[in-house]
Amino acid sequence: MRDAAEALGAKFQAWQAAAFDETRCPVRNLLDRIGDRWSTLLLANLASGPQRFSALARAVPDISKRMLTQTLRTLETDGFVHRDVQPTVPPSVTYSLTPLGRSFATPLLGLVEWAEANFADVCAARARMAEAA
Amino acid sequence: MRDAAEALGAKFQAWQAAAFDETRCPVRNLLDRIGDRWSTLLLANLASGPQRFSALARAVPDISKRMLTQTLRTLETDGFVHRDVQPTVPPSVTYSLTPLGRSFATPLLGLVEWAEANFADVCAARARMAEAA
DNA sequence: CTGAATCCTATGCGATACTG
DNA sequence: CAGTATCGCATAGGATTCAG
Repeated sequence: MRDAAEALGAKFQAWQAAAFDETRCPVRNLLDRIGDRWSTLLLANLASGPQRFSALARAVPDISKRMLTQTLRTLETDGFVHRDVQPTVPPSVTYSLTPLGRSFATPLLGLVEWAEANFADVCAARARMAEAA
Repeated sequence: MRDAAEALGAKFQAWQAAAFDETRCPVRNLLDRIGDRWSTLLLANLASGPQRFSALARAVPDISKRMLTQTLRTLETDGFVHRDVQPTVPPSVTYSLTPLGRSFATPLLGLVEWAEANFADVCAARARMAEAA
């Protein structure tokens, strides 16, 4: 197969010739959603199984309740997670990945693995630039 | 091989037990950088070959000069792109992917392909939620 | 042509307090 | 427990102008 960079480049050249409208471009649309600080973290945590609201809050200690709710709502409307409310007292709400959400684990895992493998190189590059300045 | 969601979940469970410090977590660090509106777009455009500043500005019509410069600088300090300045008059600056930047094309392509393949499903989910409200 | 500098606005996000 | 409502700040990022 061709080099990934070539394939990626070709793809974008084809796009910008035709429809580069940000509302229609799937990639820009996706990145505008899951490109925030929390979406990917929550998806990664939900990948290990359904979790309750408070469990997610503990798993991602530095998220506020506000952002946890908001991010989960966005992920729900985009079809990544399913929200299951048990009408008990006190209420119990369980979040889980939908099939769509699970399928997203594949590209996300690719990103995570790249980050792990190349983080040292990125840090080295930063150190070089810092020293040059 | 195991399911990607399982692998992703296991990875994050192992992490949050140990070092979930955002300054050290490679994934959070990476996403804080290329999770913005422009980084991935520029990387994708550079994937098709070296480009000059003005060519990139044309390729991504809705980026301001300010953000184009700033984003390219960040990508440069992180070792994704190389900046080649020709000291002519007027100056000519060419940006190209480093080997690190090229290697990132692989996971990015995975993300792009997922977005293309599943965008319709995401839109359908949004439509369902909009109608339910 | 490739920026740097300045100004301004929009909004992401945290903190806190309240509710069923 | 699982939110909602309100406030306020810090930052992303556009528009414009200046410079080498």
